[in-house]
Amino acid sequence: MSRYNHREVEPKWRERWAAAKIDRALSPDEAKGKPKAYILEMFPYPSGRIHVGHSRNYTMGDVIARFRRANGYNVLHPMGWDAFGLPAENAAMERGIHPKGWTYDNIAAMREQLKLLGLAIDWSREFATCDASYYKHQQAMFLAFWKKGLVYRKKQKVNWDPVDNTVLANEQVVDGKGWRSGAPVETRELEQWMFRVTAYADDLLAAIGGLDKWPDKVRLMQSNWIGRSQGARIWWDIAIVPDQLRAMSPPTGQSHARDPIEVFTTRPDTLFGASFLALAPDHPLTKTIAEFRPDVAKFIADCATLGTSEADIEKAEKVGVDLGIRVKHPFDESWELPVYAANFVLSTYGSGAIFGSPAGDQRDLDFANKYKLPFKPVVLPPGADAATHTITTEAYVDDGVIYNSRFLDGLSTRDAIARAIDELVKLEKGEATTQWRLRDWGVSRQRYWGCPIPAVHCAKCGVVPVPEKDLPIALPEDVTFERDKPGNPLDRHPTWKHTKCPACGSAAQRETDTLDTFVDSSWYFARFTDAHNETAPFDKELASYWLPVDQYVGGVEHAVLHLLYARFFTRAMRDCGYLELPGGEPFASLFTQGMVVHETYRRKQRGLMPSDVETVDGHLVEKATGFPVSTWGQSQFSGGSVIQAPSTTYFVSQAWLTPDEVEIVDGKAYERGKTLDGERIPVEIGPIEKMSKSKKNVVDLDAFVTDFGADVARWFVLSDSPPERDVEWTASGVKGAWNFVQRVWSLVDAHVREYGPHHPGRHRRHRGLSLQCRGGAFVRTDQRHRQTQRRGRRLRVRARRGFAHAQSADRPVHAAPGRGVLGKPGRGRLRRHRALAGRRPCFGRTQHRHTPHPGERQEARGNRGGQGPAPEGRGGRRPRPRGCETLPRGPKCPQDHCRCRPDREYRGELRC
RNA sequence: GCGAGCGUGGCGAAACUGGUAGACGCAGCGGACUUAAAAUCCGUUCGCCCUAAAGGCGGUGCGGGUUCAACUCCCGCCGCUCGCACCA
Repeated sequence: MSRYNHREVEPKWRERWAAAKIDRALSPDEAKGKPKAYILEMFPYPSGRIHVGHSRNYTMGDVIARFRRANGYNVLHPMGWDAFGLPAENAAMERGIHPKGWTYDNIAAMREQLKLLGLAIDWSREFATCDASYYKHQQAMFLAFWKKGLVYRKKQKVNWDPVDNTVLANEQVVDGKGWRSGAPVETRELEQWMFRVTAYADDLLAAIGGLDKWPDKVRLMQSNWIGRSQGARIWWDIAIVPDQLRAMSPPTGQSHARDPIEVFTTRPDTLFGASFLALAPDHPLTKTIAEFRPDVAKFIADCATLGTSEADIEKAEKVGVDLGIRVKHPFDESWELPVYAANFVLSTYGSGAIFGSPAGDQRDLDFANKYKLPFKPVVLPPGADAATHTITTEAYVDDGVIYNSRFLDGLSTRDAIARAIDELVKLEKGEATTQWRLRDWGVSRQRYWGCPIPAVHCAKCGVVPVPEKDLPIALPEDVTFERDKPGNPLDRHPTWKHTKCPACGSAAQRETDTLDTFVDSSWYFARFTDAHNETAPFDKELASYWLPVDQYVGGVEHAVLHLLYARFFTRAMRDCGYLELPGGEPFASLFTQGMVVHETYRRKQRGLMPSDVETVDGHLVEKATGFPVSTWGQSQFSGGSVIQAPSTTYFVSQAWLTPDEVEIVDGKAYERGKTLDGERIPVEIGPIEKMSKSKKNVVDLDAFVTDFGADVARWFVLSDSPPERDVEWTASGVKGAWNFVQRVWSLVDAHVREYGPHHPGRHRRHRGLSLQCRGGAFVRTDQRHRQTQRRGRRLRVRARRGFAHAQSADRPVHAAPGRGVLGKPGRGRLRRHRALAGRRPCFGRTQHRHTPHPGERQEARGNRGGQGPAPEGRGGRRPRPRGCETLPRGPKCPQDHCRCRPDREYRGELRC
């Protein structure tokens, strides 16, 4: 019997598949009515090399793509590269190479690695987002969006790293500090390019309801992110104003300093419980007042320095400052309320101002208690007594009956909201409105390695779009990256940014900001439908044929941003005439897969004697092991006193080790092949984490495929855990996958030896598995496999979303190795058989308390004796006493003490 | 703080509408084959007690409840993971 030799078999089939171009997606004409299936995994960033952790994502998509094709679909399964981004610039800075070279080198290496995995990918459609042939169309689309009013410029607060001189994304700010420079991040107001995502807020939210093949979790996260709240906008007239303000010019956005203050609320029913107004620290009116009130100015400054880090917000006390303004209550001209600036009011939500209704909101209550502001409860909880109900330190935020509220008294919360809004409209003091948490998308990045924004700044004409015929605006390649010259290399390029104004022809400057790389990934799935189109981003017909993506596979980390942006883009593209896509949804079905995780290994820090250290090639290393050695300065101080003699301290510093550098003996980790004084050197085993370069807990794909083959890698990452959960890469797991692959080979090999390669209809049994040769492929035909399939179907019905949905035909959801096929009966099954044979009561340990149904007892007795084969009882289908063999579940039998369950479509007729 | 999810052997896990908990796989253990190892094959694997053979008891994070019957439903805790985070 032969053994499976992946080194022979895998290259052979890779070559055959490539030569036969079996992975090529057919054009709609060629497809001749075949249904289409667009299978896509989130495309990778070319960071370097592929490790086995990456492979899970692509293998899942691959399985679905192959399955679809085998079922007669016209499959599109492409691959590309999300190739713009910061790491390329960092690599350039650290190693003095060009981002372009670094990126394309990585792409070449990773492409070869992916090919080793034997993925069924249509490589003819490959592209990278940093190809000018790609971003040229992106620039054209940007112009189209601009024309359509979906692009605009706005001064916006940004995270600014004062050391690197660049804007940082929110994710790049860690504990209020720049992730790379470590410098405290400042907020700056910068003119930013914006995408008007909010134009589609309503649709983006409503359409989530139709995404029934998306995980609930992702749908929920998107809903929360869009964050719709309904309520009212209320204008509060100013009653008293400080004299200084009277004389000043009006704040931004207002025609007059005494214009009413606009407030957003979801609870206009609590208006009669109002006790103050509060403005955000950076509300225009607060800023205006700060000009003559030093205490307010200081308050604003304090809020700006604090506040950013999340832990701070948790601890921060609610503080504020009285602005000296009084406003009139909309329902009562004579009722005046104070106006504060308060640190807990967000300038970015609503109008940046609130009215405080302390009894109904915890924050307002904390604030009112701190500043001794009077308030009264206006919502009576169900069952509470109006005479005794009081609020002291805990607000009542739920619904109830309104009281203490004049014309709203006695109404429910719901009715009172409607009534209050009616009244506000009548008085012209307010109106119903919808507020969104979603904000427009700032896409400017002060970076080199990104798509240039096709705009020109002209002194006379202002900001002018670049004419479409001048596209692409290509990135210049002769740029410098130096640590000591921070900022955007495009900005300091000697010639690139100087140009002529397309409108008036006078000297002008190019926009040097580039687009956020999320823009690149917001339409790549559409480009794959027509990847080499030179005149348009893609052909409208082709895109309409292929889109939406039938199955999208990727990590949850993109649950909000990427997926939301892509949903925005398809709508914007549709409205700009690029594409027809009913519903506007790019991804019909989404699956978020689990990560591949691995133990981490850490070399511990260890002090050394000077005699243990030597210098090799100018680097200090430990003599015995060759480990790099670090030093500490000449002395150490503690509280001003020298605690250590001034001498150099040598030590081996803490370092992450790759699994290759570690050997495991009896559950303990040691440095592989290294000893110190004849002893193995212990290594600390760290937490199990997602495979990543930084923690070095990666298993390189090349080496693994050489040793074990792609099949083992693919089988392992799919079978060890359910696809949506993390899978831990372990030696024993690899061994299991290896054994399984060998078993399948030996079975098929034996079959082929006996019958030859093509013997349709022939069966062969092996370890409980039977195979049938059908049309050159082997199909499992054994009974147990069919049960597994049934189970898969049940699981699909239950898990109505996600991966289960992807495999809408007959496949087990959880591809456990040999599930139900290669094994042998366990004890549970034997026990079950014994029970069925009547040697053991059916209901186990509960039988002594069990009151049997009349028909049941007879049947159990009749079964006694243990003769003959047991009925097929595997797979959880419980044997049931004959008398009740109609459906055991469903509505309860109305007859007293009967434990049977009538048919689900119960028609008033008992079956027992 | 709010929201979502989860908690079952040495490990990955299964258990449908409440109906024999631990299917299936991995690792392990015992055996066969072998000079030996690997591979393969056979057996075994939740814990405890008992037995000649049977068998019995306990067990799904903890404490209650509903039910003839609870991993499953309800109430209250504990723990973990993820998301949002002063959103008015």
